[in-house]
Amino acid sequence: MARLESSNPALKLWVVLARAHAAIAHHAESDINRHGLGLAEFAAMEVLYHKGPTTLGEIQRKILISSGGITYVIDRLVQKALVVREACPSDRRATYAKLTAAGESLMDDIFPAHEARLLRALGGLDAAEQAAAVALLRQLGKHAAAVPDDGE
Amino acid sequence: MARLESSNPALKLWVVLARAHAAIAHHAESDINRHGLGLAEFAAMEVLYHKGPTTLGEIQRKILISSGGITYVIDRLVQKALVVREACPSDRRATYAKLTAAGESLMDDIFPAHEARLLRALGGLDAAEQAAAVALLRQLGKHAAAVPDDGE
DNA sequence: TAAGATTGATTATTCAATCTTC
DNA sequence: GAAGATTGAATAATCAATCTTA
Repeated sequence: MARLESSNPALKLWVVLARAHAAIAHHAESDINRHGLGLAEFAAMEVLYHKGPTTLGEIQRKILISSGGITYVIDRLVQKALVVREACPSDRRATYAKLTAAGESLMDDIFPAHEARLLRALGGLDAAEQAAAVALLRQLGKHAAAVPDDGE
Repeated sequence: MARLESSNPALKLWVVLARAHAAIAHHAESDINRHGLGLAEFAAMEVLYHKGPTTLGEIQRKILISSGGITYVIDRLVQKALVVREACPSDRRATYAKLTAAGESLMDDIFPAHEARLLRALGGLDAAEQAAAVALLRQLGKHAAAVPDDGE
């Protein structure tokens, strides 16, 4: 969703951040959709692909989705036989999700091209500029996350 | 939605961009929700607030929503008596949306605080850093938007 | 009582198809 | 035929309430 029409010059940063995010997210999403997956489904699978079996709650926090949402996403992945649920022996409230062989192999298939596509989308900056942008965005994000929430 | 677990160092930029965006969007959204509006509704009103009467199609393109979505958003704003539709005399296919007096006055009420909250969220960078970030993000976004779409 | 997960209801959003006007 | 807007169906996501176990 977008954005402030920059009356205030400092808000320009928010506008341009939102636009850059949207443009890159568009590439991520359009690539993922080609494989019949939604962004949230892919994000969940990616966690499992890189971290191995993970509790639903942990995936939820990582991909910034609601509590009901993670159940729904995992349900769909289970239906597609890409993921299975597994009981957690040490805490019977918790449930692990883990990739099936099919899920693993799907990620093997699509992840490299996905990564390449993102790198192409990010290619507007050279390595030095990327490093500078990372430093600035990290600082920006860290501060924003720390600012108290006023409304809640 | 989030994100790549950075196997590739260059993808770090995407991760950190997504996180910063999410953190700031959270502030925008939580502020707006307090006033009973969704992000899309606010975005549409903001266009009208700053540009005056605007066709639905133009709002749609500006706030990056689907064609059906803009009809839905404007419908809700009309129900809340914040916006009215108005026929376009020169092109009878088109419809303008414009703020009602109530809509205008609501924006007068909430916009300054909204702006202030965003500025606080963006306060992790000083003016010079913000300017540098704007330049980098503009370049990044412009390139990403120009990269062809592969999938479509 | 709190944490993890699920459910049911509701809302937001897209998509494809359609209608009207250009 | 194409552009602007709307509709209806389908999907994605949230939220509040609930159940179970810690």
